[in-house]
Amino acid sequence: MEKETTIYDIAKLLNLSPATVSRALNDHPAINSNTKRIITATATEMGYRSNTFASNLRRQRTNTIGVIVPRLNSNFMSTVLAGMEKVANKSSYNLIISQSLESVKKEVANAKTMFNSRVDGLLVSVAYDTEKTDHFDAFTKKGVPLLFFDRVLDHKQGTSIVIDNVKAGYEATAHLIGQGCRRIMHVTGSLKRNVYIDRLEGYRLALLEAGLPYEEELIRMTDLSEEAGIEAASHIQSMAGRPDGLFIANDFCAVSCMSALKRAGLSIPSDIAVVGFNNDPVSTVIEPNLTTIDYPGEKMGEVAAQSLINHLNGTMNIQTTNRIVLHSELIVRESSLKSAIF
Amino acid sequence: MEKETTIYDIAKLLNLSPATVSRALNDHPAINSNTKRIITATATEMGYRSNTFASNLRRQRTNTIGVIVPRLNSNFMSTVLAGMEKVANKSSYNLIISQSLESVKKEVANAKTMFNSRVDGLLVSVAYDTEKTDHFDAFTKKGVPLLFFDRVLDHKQGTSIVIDNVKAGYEATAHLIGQGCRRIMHVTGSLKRNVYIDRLEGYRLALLEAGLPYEEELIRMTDLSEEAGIEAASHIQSMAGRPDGLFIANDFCAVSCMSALKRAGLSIPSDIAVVGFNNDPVSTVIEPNLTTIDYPGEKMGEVAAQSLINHLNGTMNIQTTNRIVLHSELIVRESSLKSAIF
DNA sequence: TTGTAGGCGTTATCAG
DNA sequence: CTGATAACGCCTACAA
Repeated sequence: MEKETTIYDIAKLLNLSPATVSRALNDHPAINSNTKRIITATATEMGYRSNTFASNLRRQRTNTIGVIVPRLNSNFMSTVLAGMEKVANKSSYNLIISQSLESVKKEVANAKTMFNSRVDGLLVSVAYDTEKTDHFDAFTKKGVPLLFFDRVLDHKQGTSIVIDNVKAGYEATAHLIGQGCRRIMHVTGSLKRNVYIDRLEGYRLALLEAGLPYEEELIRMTDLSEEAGIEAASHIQSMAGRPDGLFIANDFCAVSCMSALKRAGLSIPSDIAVVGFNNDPVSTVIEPNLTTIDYPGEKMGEVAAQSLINHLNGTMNIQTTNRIVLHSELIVRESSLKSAIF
Repeated sequence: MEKETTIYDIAKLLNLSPATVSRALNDHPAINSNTKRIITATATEMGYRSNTFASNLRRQRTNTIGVIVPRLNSNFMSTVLAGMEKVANKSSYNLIISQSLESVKKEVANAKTMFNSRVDGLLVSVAYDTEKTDHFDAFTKKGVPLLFFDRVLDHKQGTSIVIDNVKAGYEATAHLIGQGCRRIMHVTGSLKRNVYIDRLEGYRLALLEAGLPYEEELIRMTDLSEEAGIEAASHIQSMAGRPDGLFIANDFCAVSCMSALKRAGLSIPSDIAVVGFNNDPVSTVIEPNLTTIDYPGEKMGEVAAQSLINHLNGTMNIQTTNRIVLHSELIVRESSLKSAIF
């Protein structure tokens, strides 16, 4: 375990002052380009690596971005994170990632940790049951930029990156109606979350436009888990007026529901047409392939990280833009095609 | 943007020395418990948060663990990461995560960044084509513990966490043989990686034991992507002596291959029995459900992180244990059951 | 273009 | 049990 070389060591060796070395290493304009060359050369030769803490301590910034997500291990989220990592890495920012596991309590704890780690900025997608935004106030109070993505909150100072969930929900439902469905069930998540309430709103609008009634009993709030899909399926079987269309706000749940319906002898789409959400890889594995909304996860991660970084570098002000909407799209597959026009 | 409170502010207010405040805040045993109480109370009241950099600078450690993975957005990896995050969070370590995107070049760059970030330890699963281990030498030279998981390297000082891939490969193959398969094709990844070469070895052993010939033409090295599965399927159809069994080293690839085979009119398992690897959620979506090897991703992440942390805390020495093997298990489903004994 | 000097906030050592 | 003091390594006024 050798000792670390510091700018002092380099300075001593070259008979220069540490200040000059520091400046040279940071490519300061006021340093003779020749001295610069010599300094950087000996620096690498001596195996010098800049001490981030000393630098951070001095500069009061960390080059670190905090990320809080509900879960790491969902296809969507890991794709988002992949996008963020790409961008952050390119701009030499580090990512500190933590998961709330869908619990506000843990989200609050995570926020606190991030705060103490003094992240330069924070990217958040909130948990299932988060309602208040207090735990993020500390950040805005200290001027740490806050950016919500996908599951966003109405925070006075937070910018958000989303897709148009109303439109997506509308398209999904309108498509089912276009296929002749008249009783469409909607399986969704917590209506505290924009993503779900907005999709529901889109659903409602589509029904309204088509002159179809909005019935409470056709709306199921669940946690959109695998089990929820199975339960939804058995509920459907027990219903008096069985729905002929099904719009589930998450592919993974939709797929488990479809499997259960098929096991129960229903045929898709003829008995019941199904549309999911996310364009998860499983949607092309299930048979019939699942119609869904394509959701730009990686792009969302990239945009979120890039916006934050631009803001931090002063290239762009996030506080002025307070909402960025990404494009999403209905992808029609067999699970919803009643009219067999291929 | 208010000014930060420091231990000096607290000290001044309470007429104590900063040293005492520091000790109290760190729960030092030699401090009067009453003084401690008062100090912590006013600290929270003043909105004090410890400055990690100052602390790190002083202590020469970061409480940060670096993680380098091939990709963030695979079901397996994100599950591993979820496990790591849980453990790290509990022990108040931060995780800095980066992905190599299966390229050595990026892996080297990531390692460098991690090194400069002065992570306390490093968890690595190597890229598709990594061969040399030089880029990790800097860590061991500085005494930074290095732990490989899943895709490991033979590094003199690195500990590794794996499953017994030989055994798993053996079981998968032996199971197919037990179902009456006599020509078993094996689709695998880069043989530079322990996970794939070991599974191949297991495959070989099972054939050997059953007195079946090992044929080069039945081995396909691919990148195990979705496309690779489709190509494998079309290759199978073009073969003179069509295989009656198929062992694919990755569920995702296996599933796409199965779909393609089915589209081509082959029936599974009667024409060809299939076994995958990973127990990915898709394995229970595809029809018939895919027989696979259950692979403890979350556990692997937990064990990896915990071992590293224990080592860092001096609770356990990683250098002495240089290999931890987790349990894996064959899960039999319909894709491989030729004999219909359910 | 380069050097001097002070401080960022903590903690470890030594002394009381 | 508490205090004084000196680092940790870097950056930046200010001075030369």
